[in-house]
Amino acid sequence: MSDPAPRLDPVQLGAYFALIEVAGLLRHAVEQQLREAGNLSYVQFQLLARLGLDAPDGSARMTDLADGVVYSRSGLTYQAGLLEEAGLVVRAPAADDERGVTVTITDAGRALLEQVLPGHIEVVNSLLLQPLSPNDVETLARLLTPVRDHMRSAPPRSAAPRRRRGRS
Amino acid sequence: MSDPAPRLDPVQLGAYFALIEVAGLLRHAVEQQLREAGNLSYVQFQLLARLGLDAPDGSARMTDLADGVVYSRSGLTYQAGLLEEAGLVVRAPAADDERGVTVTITDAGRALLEQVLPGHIEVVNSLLLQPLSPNDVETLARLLTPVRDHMRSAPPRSAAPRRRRGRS
DNA sequence: TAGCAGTGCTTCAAATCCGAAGCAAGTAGA
DNA sequence: TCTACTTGCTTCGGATTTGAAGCACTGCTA
Repeated sequence: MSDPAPRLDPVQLGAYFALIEVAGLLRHAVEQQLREAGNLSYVQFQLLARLGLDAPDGSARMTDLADGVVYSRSGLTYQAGLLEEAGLVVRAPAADDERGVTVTITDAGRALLEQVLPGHIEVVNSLLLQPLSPNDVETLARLLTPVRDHMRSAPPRSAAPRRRRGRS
Repeated sequence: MSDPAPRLDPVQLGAYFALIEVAGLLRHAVEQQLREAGNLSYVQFQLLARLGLDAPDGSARMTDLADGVVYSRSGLTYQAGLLEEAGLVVRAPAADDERGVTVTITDAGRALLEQVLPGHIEVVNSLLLQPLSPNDVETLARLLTPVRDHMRSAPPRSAAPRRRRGRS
């Protein structure tokens, strides 16, 4: 009974809702562009981008990929399967750990990534960046980066070992 | 076109990726809380919130809801069906337009919304707002709001209204 | 070495999601 | 009024997503 008034300022609410909606709309638009340009889903693009742009040798373990992209393990397996079927990546058992799987981008994967990237960037530019000044963009990055780090470190699951719910 | 090499600054990329990841993680966390607190999906919660908090008389047309929430029409039909089945909303033909459908939140829906809201706000607070100063939050809202408006007004996805019959 | 818990990924069944097609009601132009 | 087009929503089929359960390999401990 002593719950402090769980309220949010209009400003806080505005930031929260705007964030969710902007991300949703942006993701939607990008997803459509990717579908048309290279028949890729957003997740597939993220995986290719992570392998082709971030990873130095073009490969990474499944778990690292799943952590980078906000995604379930089983979903990652599914998408990696699709990508492999399309010849864009290759899966092989990890060298040092036999139960791990290393995903590696192929030349075809890199080619598709290059093919899709310009349109992708254009969408991001025209939708997200255009109404912002360069200074605004920098501010946005400076504000969101610590939030991301905070979220990454926050335990999403075992955060509430407080009450028990009898329903399942 | 005249875009030579559409590249993005590291800063721009950082803002873009941080935005997507923050929204994804936040949505994930919120979704989990809502599922536990009231067995609601995020979309269902958004619909209830829009009806119970924003709408003056607790009702809205399907299309307005779909526009507010970033969602497909058919998905909205599905979710509205689930909500109606659970007794949280009621659907009825619109008064002025016979083909429209008006969705109205029920008392049970309002009750569930109240029940779920505190935890929801707590999650948003602890994940999104905590690492930001009040001033930061205000800045964030000020930056994102025009972006949202810009995206709403220029969606290329609905640029092609509907295909003619017999043409392909 | 055996036993056992932990980790990494996949499989499985079920839920959810979307686009296209379809249906019904409104609207404009003859 | 009639006809064609538009709009609002639902239905349908198929693709995607998820948590739980399962399988295989590691690492720890005795």
